[in-house]
Amino acid sequence: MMADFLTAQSEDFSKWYNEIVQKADLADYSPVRGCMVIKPYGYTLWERIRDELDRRFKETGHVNAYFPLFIPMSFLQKEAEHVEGFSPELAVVTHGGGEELEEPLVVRPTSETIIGHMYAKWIQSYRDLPVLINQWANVVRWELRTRLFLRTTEFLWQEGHTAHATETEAQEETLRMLDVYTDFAVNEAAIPVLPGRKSESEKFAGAVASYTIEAMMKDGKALQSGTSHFLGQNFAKAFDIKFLDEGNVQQYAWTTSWGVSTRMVGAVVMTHGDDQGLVLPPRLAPIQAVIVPIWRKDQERAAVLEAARALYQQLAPTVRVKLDDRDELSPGWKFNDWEMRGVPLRIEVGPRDVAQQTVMLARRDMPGREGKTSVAQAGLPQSVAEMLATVQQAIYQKALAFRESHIADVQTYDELKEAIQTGFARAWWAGGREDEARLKEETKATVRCIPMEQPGGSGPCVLTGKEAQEIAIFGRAY
RNA sequence: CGGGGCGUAGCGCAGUUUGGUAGCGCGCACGGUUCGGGUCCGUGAGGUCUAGGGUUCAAAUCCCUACGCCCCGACCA
Repeated sequence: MMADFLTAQSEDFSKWYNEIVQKADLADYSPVRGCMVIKPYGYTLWERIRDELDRRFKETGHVNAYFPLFIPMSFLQKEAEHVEGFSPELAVVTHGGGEELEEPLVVRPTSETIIGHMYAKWIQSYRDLPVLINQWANVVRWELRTRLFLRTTEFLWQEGHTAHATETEAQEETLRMLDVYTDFAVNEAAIPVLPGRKSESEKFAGAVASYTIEAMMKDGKALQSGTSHFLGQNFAKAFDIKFLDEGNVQQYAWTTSWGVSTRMVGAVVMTHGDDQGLVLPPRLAPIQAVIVPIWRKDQERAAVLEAARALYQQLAPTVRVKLDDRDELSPGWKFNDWEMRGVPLRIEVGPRDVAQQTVMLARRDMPGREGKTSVAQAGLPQSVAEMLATVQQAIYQKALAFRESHIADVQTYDELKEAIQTGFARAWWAGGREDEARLKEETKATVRCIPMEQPGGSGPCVLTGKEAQEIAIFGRAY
C-alpha cells in the first residue's frame, strides 16, 4: 500500500526526508534561517541518543562539565589551522549591554580553544592527567546551506575533550571513543557504520588525525555520523597546556576531542525510514509500543478499553508504551499515524482478542499481515521485549545488507565513478590532497574514510596507479 | 555566493495569462454516524492575499523595489 501523504523515497529522497521530519513531529523550521525547533517527539529521540552515549562515556571514565558559549575571538586565532577552518562559519558578538565590546566574542563552533585555555590552568603535573571531560552543549556554525538535523546553524552535540601525558595514551583514547561511537551506532541506533581514518583533506581543522564513523543512507550517500580527533600537541602548544613529568621535565600534553551531534537523528531517519514514514530502532524509540484498541459497539468499547488499560499497566514498568484511546479516530487512521511516527511495535486489542485473551502484535519493520502475530495476554511484557529485540536486530541486518549490496570493490577509476552513483566504492588508495581535490571535482565523491579494517598487502591506487598500502571508501556525502 | 522554485486560512494548493464580492481540499469546533488498515453526513469558525511604493474608478491579479523561505550546487558535524 502506497502512502499518499508522503512522497515516496524512490521519487525524491530529499523531499521524503524533509516531509517526514516535519510530519512525524521531529522538528519544525524556526523564524531564524537555518535554525530548527526540535519538537518533543524529536527531542525525546535525542534524549535517548544522549542517555545511551552518556552512559558509555561514564563507563569509560569520563565526567561531564560545562564551558561557556562565548569564546574570545583571539582564542581561535591561536591555532592556525583551526582558525582557518572555522573562520568562515563563525557567528560573532560585537555588542553587549548597548556598547561595543573591546574584543569580539565568538559563539562557539566547537570548544577546543576555551577548553584548552582552562586545561592550561588546571594541568600542572603528570598527576593531574589524564583529564577526561565531556560536555553536552549547543554550537553554532554559520553554514551556507542547512537541512533539518543534518546541518543546522545551531545544533546540539556532545564534545569530549581529553588531555594525556603521552602520545600513545591520547591515541588510545581517540580510538577508544571511536569504538564507543561504533558500539552505540550498531547496538542502539541499529546503524551499520564503517569506522575509519579521515583523509588529509577531510580531517578536522587542527587535528593530527581524525577518525569517523561513516554510515550509508538509503539513497546511497554517506553521512559522517561521529568523529574522534587525535590533536597531538597542536592545541597544547597553542594554549600552553604543560605539565611536569615524573623526571621533573616540562612536557606538552597530548589532547583529543570527539563528538556526536543531533545529526544522528537524521542518520536514524535516513537509515531505516520507508515510504510509510519513520522506522525507529526499539532501543532509541520514544515510544516502543503503542496499544490501539478496536471496537464496534458500546459494550465492546468498554470491555476493550478495560483490557487495553490493563495491558498498559502490565507493560508500563518495562516498556515505553502508549495507549492510544482517542475516541474520534478510527483504528486504520491510528495504524497509519503510528507507523509514520516509526513506533516499532503496535499492539492491537479488539473484541476477538478480549474473548480469546490475546493481542495482535504488528511489527513496524514488516508491513501488513506478514508482520502480525497473535500472542497471549499472559506474559505480554516478555513477548513484547522479545519482539522489540527481534525488530532491533532485523532492522540492523536489513541496513547492513543494504549497505553491503551498495558497496562495490573497484579497480578502475571508471568503475569507481559508476559505483558512487548508487553507493560506495572501495578501492586501493594512495592519493594526496591534490588527488582528492581532483576526485571531488570530477566525481563529486570524496574519500569517506580509510577503514580500520584493512585487507593487508598492496595494490595500485584507483586514481593514480601508484602502489597503495591501504584501501579507502569513496562516496558522495551529505 | 551561483542556478531554480515559491510567498493567498493552521497545512497543501487554485485563482494572476485577460484587474471587478477571496475559493477548494485537508485539518480545526459542534452534532450524529462509524471503528480488525487513513468512516460517512450535516453545521460552523477561520484571510491586513510577504512587505513597501506606483498605475487605476477598482489590484491577490499590472509595474517597481525590498524581504523571506524551500530545492539543486560550492562550504561543512
